[in-house]
Amino acid sequence: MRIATFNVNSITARLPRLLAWLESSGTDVVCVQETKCSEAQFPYEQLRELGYEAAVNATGRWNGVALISKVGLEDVVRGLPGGPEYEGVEEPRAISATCGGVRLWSVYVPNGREVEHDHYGYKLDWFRALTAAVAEDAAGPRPFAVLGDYNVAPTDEDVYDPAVFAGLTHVTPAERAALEALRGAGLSDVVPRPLKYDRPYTYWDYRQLAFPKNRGMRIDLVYGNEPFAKAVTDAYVDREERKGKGASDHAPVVVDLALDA
DNA sequence: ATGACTACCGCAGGTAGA
Repeated sequence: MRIATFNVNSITARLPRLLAWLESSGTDVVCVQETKCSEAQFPYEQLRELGYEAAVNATGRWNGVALISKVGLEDVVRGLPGGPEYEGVEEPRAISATCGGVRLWSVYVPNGREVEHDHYGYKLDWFRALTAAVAEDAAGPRPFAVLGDYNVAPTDEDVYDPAVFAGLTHVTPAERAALEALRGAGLSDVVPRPLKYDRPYTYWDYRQLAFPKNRGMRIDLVYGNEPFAKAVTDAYVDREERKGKGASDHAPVVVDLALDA
């Protein structure tokens, strides 16, 4: 089974490329972030024509997550149970379901904006709620993974130049400690292969030729429990999908699993 | 190369991304 996580930066803007990529890559399940649409605007029909069903948690122009699967989509849970609100709103940043026997979450962790900003505290609170919400499945016997845009680079190796990020969100000790807590719950970082260069970046800013210069970050992560990690046969960043006209600023992370019958 | 982002909402430019 081939699964993936992909921050599409608007599923409406990305739809032609997303549909072509689903077909060419043979992806069975993709965890999508930043749909940037309402549920009514979600392209269910175009996906259905390719054999995919979708579960969506989206409310409008910001955020939004989905699970798109052609191997089943059962026991859907929208949102992060016990998660914090931001400015009185429960934002659409999580959805989970069982696809082909694997329990999967698609998450879009809050950005944090600046270390002094309320959004940063919200981000850390969101991580705490996520860790609590996944603890039981993380420790369980069923293959389980949380995939998505974590908005944290796990180590200094995961940014093109640590000096550029000094004092900024995405690299602070508290954010990295939040990832460590998630690992403490029984999940491990499934690190993908880069298909070019030496580091598996997943995001490159649109500006200043960041992609051709490979000024990237690894912030789209796959955190799986032990049964999941044992089933992984390959993982890679599909950087081809970051190229050319109409690309997202993120590339998909693809994971191949060999599951028992 | 004296410049070098994209998307949303909505009709200008503010907000957001990381």
